[in-house]
Amino acid sequence: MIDRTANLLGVVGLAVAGRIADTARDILRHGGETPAALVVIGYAFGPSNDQLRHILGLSHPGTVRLVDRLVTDGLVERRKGRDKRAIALYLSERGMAVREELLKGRLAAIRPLLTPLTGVEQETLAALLHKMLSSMETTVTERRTLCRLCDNRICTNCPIPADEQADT
Amino acid sequence: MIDRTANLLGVVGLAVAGRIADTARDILRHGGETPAALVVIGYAFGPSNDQLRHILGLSHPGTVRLVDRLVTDGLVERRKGRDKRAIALYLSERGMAVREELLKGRLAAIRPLLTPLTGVEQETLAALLHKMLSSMETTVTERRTLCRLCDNRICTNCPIPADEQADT
DNA sequence: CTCCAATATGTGCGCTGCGCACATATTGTC
DNA sequence: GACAATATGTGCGCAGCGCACATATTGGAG
Repeated sequence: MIDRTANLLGVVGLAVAGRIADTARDILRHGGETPAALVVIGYAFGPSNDQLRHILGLSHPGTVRLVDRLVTDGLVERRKGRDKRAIALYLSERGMAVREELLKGRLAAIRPLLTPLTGVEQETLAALLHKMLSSMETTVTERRTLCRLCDNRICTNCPIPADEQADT
Repeated sequence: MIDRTANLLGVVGLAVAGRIADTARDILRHGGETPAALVVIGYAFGPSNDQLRHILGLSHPGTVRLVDRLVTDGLVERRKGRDKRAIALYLSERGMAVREELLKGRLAAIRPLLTPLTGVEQETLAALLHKMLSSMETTVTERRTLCRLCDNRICTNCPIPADEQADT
């Protein structure tokens, strides 16, 4: 019966990801990994282009162009990194505001799916999802990838904490 | 606490959709809604271009080009529809074989996420997902959209049956 | 200290998937 | 029998992304 569950999870997963992507596109006017980039940069550890690239799972040039878009939109700034070659990415004021919208919009997009469940059922679901995520064997970067759209103020008791400063 | 659950669901949804998309791309060498199109056409009700377009949520020209790709690859045939203007889409032999791979690959991509759960937990999760889906108010077309990648042989007791012949 | 591989970013170019505006063919309807 | 509605196909361009290449900085081997 695992496959019946898998099929249902596939449907819900598709629905969730679709809703998130649609909402993000409405807010940001960009799709693909661009919304995720804004959230990741907003964690305020001043990631380099290369760190961002690994988290988003993009090619290096793709990441450069993605950052170009965000800079053009006035949401992100390229500052000096620890090297003269590296850069450090930070959000502008507007970038932070838009990031907030993205995080709020994401939760708002998912919430309607949960409202049919009772409080207890929601807790049960959370526990199951938590177990699934905590059982995944992941590197620090993979965890950041999974959490690339998360609101870490909401995610108490994160099952896959990527908070530790990455081993780069 | 609904938002904590929503956040976890967002992570799992993103992971599930990503794994499905990656697997489908490996098999089909096409991304976007192209894999879904192959599955939908394979339900063998001979959909028209226009029916397909609504299920996939694409523009009309986008759907034409999508079908072009599948025809070029020898996976889909354009046959005569009920009108002289309409066409009816059917899978070729190879198309059916590739569709099988897509369905199998999708389940294989999701399954690892569920293996950490016990049998009982999987049942519980299935019940919760089932309730979430069956509580969504949807039209027939929206249901087909949600199920556009489903393996309907696996999905016994489908929470959002779209089996009834659509009201077009 | 000099040379060179490794690191890190940026560019030229093209591809895929898609939408808009438009063209064309068939159908039903007044 | 003319005309709106239906259904498909085309020209064109855009967004997001990857490959190959160019450039700048750094660390290390000799």
